[in-house]
Amino acid sequence: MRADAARNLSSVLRTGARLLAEDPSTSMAAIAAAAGVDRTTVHRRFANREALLRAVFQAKLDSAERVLDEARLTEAPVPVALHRYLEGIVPVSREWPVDTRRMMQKDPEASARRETQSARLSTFIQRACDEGYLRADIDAAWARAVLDALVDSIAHRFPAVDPPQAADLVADAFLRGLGAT
Amino acid sequence: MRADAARNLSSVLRTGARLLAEDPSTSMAAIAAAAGVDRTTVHRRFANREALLRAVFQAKLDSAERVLDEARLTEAPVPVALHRYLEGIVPVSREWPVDTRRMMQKDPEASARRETQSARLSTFIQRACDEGYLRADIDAAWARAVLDALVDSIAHRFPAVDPPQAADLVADAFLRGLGAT
DNA sequence: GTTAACTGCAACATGAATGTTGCAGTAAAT
DNA sequence: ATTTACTGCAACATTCATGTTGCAGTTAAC
Repeated sequence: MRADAARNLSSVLRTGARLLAEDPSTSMAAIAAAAGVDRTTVHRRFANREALLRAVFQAKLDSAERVLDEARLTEAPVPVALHRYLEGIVPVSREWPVDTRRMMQKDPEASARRETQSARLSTFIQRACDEGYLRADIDAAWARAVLDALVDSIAHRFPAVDPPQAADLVADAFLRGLGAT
Repeated sequence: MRADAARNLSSVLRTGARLLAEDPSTSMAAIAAAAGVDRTTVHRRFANREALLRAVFQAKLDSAERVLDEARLTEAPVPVALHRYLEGIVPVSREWPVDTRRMMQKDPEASARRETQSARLSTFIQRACDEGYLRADIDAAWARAVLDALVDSIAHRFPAVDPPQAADLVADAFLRGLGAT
């Protein structure tokens, strides 16, 4: 039954993430129904609504952390690390479409982890600036925001674009823009 | 009293938009309190929660429509129209930060208006493609999504940047990208 | 000054979401 | 075969948001 339990739990998390992304006020009952389990079963696993949300956040943060690790943001050449990050983060963003910036406000632990991950990416952007991969007049915070926005856009508004192609599009738009020369 | 009524109503709409953007499940009571009016007063003006949301959407759509009109997207030169659109839409996005794409699902009338406005912008993007302002290999839908993402980003993550500067930053990132040549 | 329109306040009814518990059934582990 | 760990189901209590109504006070208009 351990296997079943783990499967159902992860099913609840994934289903919950999907529904909560569409409508953050989705009821536990709706999530349980969509995941194919009874409402009380969900309550037995997660003490309350917040605990379920925390679990979803944690799952997303775990996935994102793995992507950041594997992208080797501090060691690899900037273009390589950027592409690897993008290719990894797009599926994460799609699988856990919850808006972390908004929904994790009331979860200090998750917020802290998110901050840490955010800082890693900002450091990478700063390195890209320092090494001359970005125009000198570009504000690093703005660059960071643009990258996030492009990732969200390709991940959720173009679900059919596969991760490698998504990485190409985002990196291209980020570095070169869309304008004709 | 007409003046007071109009003032309070608009205050409720603006306050509601702000709170609902942060948390779409914000209660009517919270909105009323933040707007400085009694809960029952809100209920007297808006038959139910949906009616309040509809009013917020309508206010946003009205503002956005004015911006689209004044940008002269079909007549003015592409760079001019783009800049004028950006400078106008940023304050609108800030004043009515509700996510229209998500929250207007259950309001067919608002959805229709939104579609119409969206189509106007897409047509403009297509014109930019046709007139050679965008690279030939760029998908118009992707260009459109990028523009939206940049606008949202500058509007909400950089509230201190004033509209003209915001328009510069977005247009620059959109057309030229952030990368060094 | 009287009327009309509005407001806040209190009280109420209703429904929905949350969270709990007891019970019976089932499938794996021992 | 028995124990263990689950599950679904039904029933329940509680809390909260929603929406309504009556009443008294205030302000603008006539």
